[in-house]
Amino acid sequence: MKTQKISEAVVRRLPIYLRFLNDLAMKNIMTVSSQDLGQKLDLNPAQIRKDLAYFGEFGKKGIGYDVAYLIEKIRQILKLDRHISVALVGAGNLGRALCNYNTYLRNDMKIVAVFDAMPSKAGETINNLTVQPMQEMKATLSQLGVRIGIITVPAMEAQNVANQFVSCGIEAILNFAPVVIKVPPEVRVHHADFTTELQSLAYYLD
Amino acid sequence: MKTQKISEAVVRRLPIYLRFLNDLAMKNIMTVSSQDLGQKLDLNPAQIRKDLAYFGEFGKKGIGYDVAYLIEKIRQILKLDRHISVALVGAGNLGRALCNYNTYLRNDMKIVAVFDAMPSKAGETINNLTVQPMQEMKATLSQLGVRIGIITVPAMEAQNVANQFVSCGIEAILNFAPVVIKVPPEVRVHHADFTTELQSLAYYLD
DNA sequence: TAGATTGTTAATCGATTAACAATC
DNA sequence: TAGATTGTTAATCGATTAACAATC
Repeated sequence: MKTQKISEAVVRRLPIYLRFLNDLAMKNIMTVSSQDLGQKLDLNPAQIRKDLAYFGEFGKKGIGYDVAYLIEKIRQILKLDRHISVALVGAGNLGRALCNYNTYLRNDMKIVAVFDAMPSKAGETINNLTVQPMQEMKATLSQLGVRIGIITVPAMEAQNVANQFVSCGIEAILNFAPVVIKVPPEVRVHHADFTTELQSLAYYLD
Repeated sequence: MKTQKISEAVVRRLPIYLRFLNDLAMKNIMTVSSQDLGQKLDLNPAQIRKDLAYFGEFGKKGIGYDVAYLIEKIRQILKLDRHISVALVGAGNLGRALCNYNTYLRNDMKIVAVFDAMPSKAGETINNLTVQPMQEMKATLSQLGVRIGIITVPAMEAQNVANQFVSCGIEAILNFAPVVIKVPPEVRVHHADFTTELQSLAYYLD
């Protein structure tokens, strides 16, 4: 693995490759070409080859990529070869919905703790997880070794939750609240906001 | 408004500008500079000016942008100055959660119909909406003038739902299912997938 | 007038695509 | 060997940023 700066666009495509490769593996398909991948994922084959080549030579000329081997490699690249613990703050509808993806995330990632600022929510159960009050966050996160945080609270509270995550040593945040949150540069934030997504779609209506 | 092809990146930022401008308006702030906006939204001021300049001259040199006027203009650009009806298929946890954003979307967009393939779900109520069986989709969508569709079904059913949306004349789709769906070129698809989002975050852990 | 800030051009930077030698 | 497909370089395309004249 070279020490070159990999663009965000590349990193965002890797999980998409991985997901499709897993599908192929389930169908007992052993080998796949960049051509196949590109067609199924609506991407340029050259782009797929280039993306993968940033990290090593995973294919065989004239043959394509070995599905199982490529899965293994992408999981390594994305650090999904170890278990990663995730915490979620905001036990509302969206938070509950996301907790149900735990099964989908297989072994690699799992939401292992849920918090909510409303004392009345504490003690509720979501998918085998007990909602905890915010005061317990620091202790719980360090005990469980949580590295990624998810924010599903209302916009007004999001920055505050982000600050708490940061002070607990969280390394990356996925923010669903409809507001831009600020964190120190060493913490990675992705915004996943349903409302802006929907509004940008409207632009493309005739 | 010029007839130039506007990049996707620009269109995705417009709703973020709009959201922040609405915040300013609520605080009775009348004017804002690209400098201010850039600082609050973590964007380069030159980029913000350029984004807006694609659509017209909305600012005043030496002064900045009039908040109310800019809101009006961006709403026009995004076609949010008229009402847009949205339908959702998949009345699971995530679908239910998204329906609760209706209040957040103000007047401009609204989820007006919910469908589910499981007959047992039909008749359930979510946020004043009654879940309908798939057979009623065509009639309901044309009756309500629905133009955008949201998919919150399991991956396996997503393509099938997309096909039905397309045959009902839907113009844009927001897909939450963890699979790449294919549609004719005149239909716009955005993918909003929680699992790939989370997996790409893992890459940035040390 | 002096200071501030836009709109826009030019410069830079980065990402995608095409092309092809290498090779299975 | 002939056909297929990679890895990689070069060409293209596009997006971001800097700089500054225009002007409020």
